[in-house]
Amino acid sequence: MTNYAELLKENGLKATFQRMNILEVLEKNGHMSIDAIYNDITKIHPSLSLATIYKNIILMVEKGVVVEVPISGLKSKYELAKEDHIHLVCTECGDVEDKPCVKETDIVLSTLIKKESFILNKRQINLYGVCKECQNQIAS
Amino acid sequence: MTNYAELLKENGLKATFQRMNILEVLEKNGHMSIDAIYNDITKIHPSLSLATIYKNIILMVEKGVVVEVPISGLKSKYELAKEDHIHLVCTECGDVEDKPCVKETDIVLSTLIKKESFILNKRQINLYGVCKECQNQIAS
DNA sequence: CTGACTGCAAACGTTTTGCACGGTA
DNA sequence: TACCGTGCAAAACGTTTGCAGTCAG
Repeated sequence: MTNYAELLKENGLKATFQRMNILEVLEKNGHMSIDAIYNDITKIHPSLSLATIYKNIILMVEKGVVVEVPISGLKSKYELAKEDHIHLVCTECGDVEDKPCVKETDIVLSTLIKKESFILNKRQINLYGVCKECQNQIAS
Repeated sequence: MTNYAELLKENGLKATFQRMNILEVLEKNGHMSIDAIYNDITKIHPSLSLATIYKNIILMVEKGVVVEVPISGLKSKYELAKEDHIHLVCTECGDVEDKPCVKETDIVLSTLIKKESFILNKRQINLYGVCKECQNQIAS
């Protein structure tokens, strides 16, 4: 998916330059905090305002184009909406890596919930630890 | 566990009145945001300051006595540290309910990670949906 | 052309800090 | 008693808002 204009229009949003920029850096970098998005975009387009990023992130989360990833001890990050997956969060560098969701886990969670009177809409699995790069850094 | 004084001392923290109050309301209510804790405690002890709650929550999270529960679209909540479990988050009322962790899920996640060079320290599973009470409210 | 979107700057709420005082061990 | 912890008020920070001008459709 690189057609951000269409993605936006499908969701009832005008395809502005600013929005496409946000989607672009999110796709490039995976998971970003608000100010990481801001810093990245303003390198190239210094006139973009932080307020615009806030307004659009809120809007695109509402429309389901973008998803919030809340993380213990850090500010929330945001990513493009895609199939369910697991987040590996490095507590050293703060980076987040995606892992495809495991089918067994999915099934177990769904059946667990079926016993409850709980309408399940969204899963969110975060695993916290130390990534390979940080392990090497620490070792050396 | 109702011996908060001992719990605090075991973790190198003085057993002050304020800290024991925080632990008490957390045990009573399960999951609370900072200002919910504040509102609850000041009903009975109006002199307790918000700054003290912030300072102590940060401290007790560092010491592992309390755990942060970050939630999409809401401020983080905090709970007493206990065995791993799953959070059912109601997107209508914001309430969080605990479910015991499922052994199969645990195993699947652990083996998934073993393939990676990732040192796993903490799991966090949030399931978002609508709780029974809110379903009834909506139906009526 | 029109309504939606942007940028700016001000307002707001939340979290953090510094310091003098008070309480735990 | 010594030191850590508290409360207060101010400061810092992140986020939201209002408005006048601009742009996508």
